[in-house]
Amino acid sequence: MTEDHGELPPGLALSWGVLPVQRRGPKPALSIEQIVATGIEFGDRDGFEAISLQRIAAHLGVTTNAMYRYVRSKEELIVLVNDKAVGLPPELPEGWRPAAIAWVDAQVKLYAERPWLLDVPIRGAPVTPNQLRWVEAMLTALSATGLSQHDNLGCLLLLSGYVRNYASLARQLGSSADAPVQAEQVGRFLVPRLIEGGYPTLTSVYLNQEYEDGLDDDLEFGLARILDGIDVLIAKR
Amino acid sequence: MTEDHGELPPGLALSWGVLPVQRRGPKPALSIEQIVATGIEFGDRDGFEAISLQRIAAHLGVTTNAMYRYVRSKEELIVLVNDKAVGLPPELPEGWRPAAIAWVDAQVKLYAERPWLLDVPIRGAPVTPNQLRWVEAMLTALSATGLSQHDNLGCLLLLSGYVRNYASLARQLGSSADAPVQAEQVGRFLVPRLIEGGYPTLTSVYLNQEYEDGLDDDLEFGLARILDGIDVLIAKR
DNA sequence: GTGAAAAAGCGTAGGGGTTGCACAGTTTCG
DNA sequence: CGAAACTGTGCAACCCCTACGCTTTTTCAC
Repeated sequence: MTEDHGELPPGLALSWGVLPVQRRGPKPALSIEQIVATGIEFGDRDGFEAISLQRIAAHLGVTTNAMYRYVRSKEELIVLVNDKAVGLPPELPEGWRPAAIAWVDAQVKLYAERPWLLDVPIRGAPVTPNQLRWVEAMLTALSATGLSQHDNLGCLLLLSGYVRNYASLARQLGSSADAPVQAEQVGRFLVPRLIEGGYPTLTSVYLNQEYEDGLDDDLEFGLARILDGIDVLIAKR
Repeated sequence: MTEDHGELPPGLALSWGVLPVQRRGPKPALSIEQIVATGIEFGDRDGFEAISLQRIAAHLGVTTNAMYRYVRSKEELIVLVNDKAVGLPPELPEGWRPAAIAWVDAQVKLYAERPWLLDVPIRGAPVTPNQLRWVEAMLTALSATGLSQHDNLGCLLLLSGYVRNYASLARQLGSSADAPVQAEQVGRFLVPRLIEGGYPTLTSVYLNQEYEDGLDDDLEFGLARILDGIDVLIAKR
């Protein structure tokens, strides 16, 4: 009955709570939950870079190497931390369009709270439990459109990519209070070169100072484009 | 006449060819061009991780520290390598829609040739010359839509985000010849847990094996959605 | 119970990587 | 012809991840 899952991607088994059975030897001083929780703590406080086996080990009063009794590699740790940190999706409202908006908003909020999630490298299609909860939620909402499953997957990809992109842009523009100062300095440097270098459209964008305003509008804008596009598809089929 | 650009983001000045003037002392043994070219070489051969000051220095027959005479930090190097590697955009056809498709295709091709570009962390809005060439090209194409500059920027963000996302998905699915084997193993592990864990929609997706087929179709699919969405907007205004 | 097996944790070690500082050599300006 | 400025180098510190071997602890089997 002991399943033999051979070579699974790092973190897959652990994220689903499948631990290697142990029979003899001292009880582990730590638990995976503890380790993962510490990782999240560090991420929240000091960013993605701060999530290191070394630091976690030190914080838990253990040597770095002891970590490798629990986790096969740093990558595995990251996968676990990531899945735990994304948490569960919210309840979505009725109707695919409101649902999509709510889903996107929730992710934007999540990324705003834990910007370091954007630094987690994407290794493959989502396979961990919480990530799949999000996928499941949106997919069931989309099933009301009457589109094929394949189309729904395409829409999902579209939406999740959009959120991620928006969030990562919002982060870098929003953070650092000196952003406006910096931006102005960059503009002073850039504009003459744009003019001389043959970037007419960009020059006018810069001169109209279109680069700065309303990021919230942008979220809504792009999302509206995507949803309208999906609507067109629905009408077509 | 010597401009004093104070604190500019790393790589900005250098990417535009503004070098700190030198008046005395030995001539540099290396040039920035050489260093950047070596970086690209390593990236192409062994991926993003392989781009390190240490390796480049060794390859050029210099100590690691000598690099810091040319580049203020690794981050600066990465910015330069990135801009050089993205190169120039292609000539775009007439009409905003064909232009957008060509632009997207070109980027997909670029990311297929240099997948490691997807690993370059995005630090901020594009400011380096080649990156801005791409922006400029798409922006001028979009100006034919009659939308506002602000709307055009939103569309651009939408498109570039979409490409990036698609490319990063395509990479991880396409690479590694054992991907199908791996995928099957993952499926065997995952499906029972999806059934038990309350993921009905995903379960059916997995059982229908929707997860595997045509990635090329997906590119076209999402792009069509976005362009349709933009079309709706144009009609509305 | 008691001994052996298994597993945990530690120490040591090594291999990468980025960066700072003091030093010696080279070029060019005054 | 100095002296200033800038070069590359060596040394060193500091992170990070990971492998190996050893000691200690626990538990199973007898």
